[in-house]
Amino acid sequence: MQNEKKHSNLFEVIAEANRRHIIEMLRVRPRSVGELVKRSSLSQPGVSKHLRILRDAGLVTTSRESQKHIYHLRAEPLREIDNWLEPYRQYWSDRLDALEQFLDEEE
Amino acid sequence: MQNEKKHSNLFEVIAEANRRHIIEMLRVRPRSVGELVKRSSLSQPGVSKHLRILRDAGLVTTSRESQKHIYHLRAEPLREIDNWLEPYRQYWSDRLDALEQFLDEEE
DNA sequence: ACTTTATATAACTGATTGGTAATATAACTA
DNA sequence: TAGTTATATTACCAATCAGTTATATAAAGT
Repeated sequence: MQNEKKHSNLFEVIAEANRRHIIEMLRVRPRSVGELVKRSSLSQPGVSKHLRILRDAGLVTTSRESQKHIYHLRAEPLREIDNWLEPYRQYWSDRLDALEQFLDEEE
Repeated sequence: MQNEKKHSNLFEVIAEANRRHIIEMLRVRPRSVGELVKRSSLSQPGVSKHLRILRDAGLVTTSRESQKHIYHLRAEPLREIDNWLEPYRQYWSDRLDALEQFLDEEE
C-alpha cells in the first residue's frame, strides 16, 4: 500500500477540516460510515480514507453491526495536543494576575 | 506573490513541526531570525518562510533592532485550538474528580 | 447462485507544501 | 559610496495531500 506510514504526527491529522468534522460527529455518538458520508460533503471513499487516517492515529476504533462498520471516537490521543498547549495557556487566561505571568516568564 | 491567502486555518499552521519549534523558541524569549536559523535545521529562507506564515496567522509580531528583525510570540490565537479541544478533555481527565468535572462542564 | 448493501482499497490527478539556491531589499559601517 | 550584515522574496522542484472514479471485498437478502 502506498499509504503506510503517512501522517506521522497528530497535529497533521487534526489539521484537516473534514477530519475534525468527523471527530465532532463521532463525539455525539458512534456512527456508521454511511451516516458520516451523509453528513459530510465527501464521497464514500473520501470519508473512508479519512477514517483510515484517524484509525491509524488511534483516534477512532471500529465495531461491526452486520455489514455496517461502526466508528467510535477515542479522544485520548488528543491529549498530546492539549499538553503541547499547556505552556501557552497563561497568555490568554485572564484569571492570571500580572505577578504570576511575570514569574512564569522568568523561567 | 503566489503565497497570499494560504494556510487559512490555524490547525494547519501549527501542524508543521518546524513551525511549532519556532513557536517554542519564541516562548523562551523574543529572537532574531538569525538566532532562529542557528537553532533550527533549516536554511535562512526556510525559516523566513515559516515566519511569514506565523505572522499571517497572527502568532508572531515583529520589532526592529537596527538591521535585525526581532520576532515575538503572540500566543493568543492558539486559544482557538484550546477551545476546540474543550469537549474532549473530559475523556482523559481521570485525575479530575466527579465534582470538578461537573463544574468544568458548567462553564 | 445472484443481487443488494456497505465499506475499503487502488489508481490516478491537480493543487499545495516545504525545502533550497539565487536574488532583492534594507540598514548599518568603513 | 562601496562593502557587509540581516532578512525577505522569487523561482523552482520533489513529495505529499485530498479528492475522485473504478474496483474489490464482504455480509445479507432473495
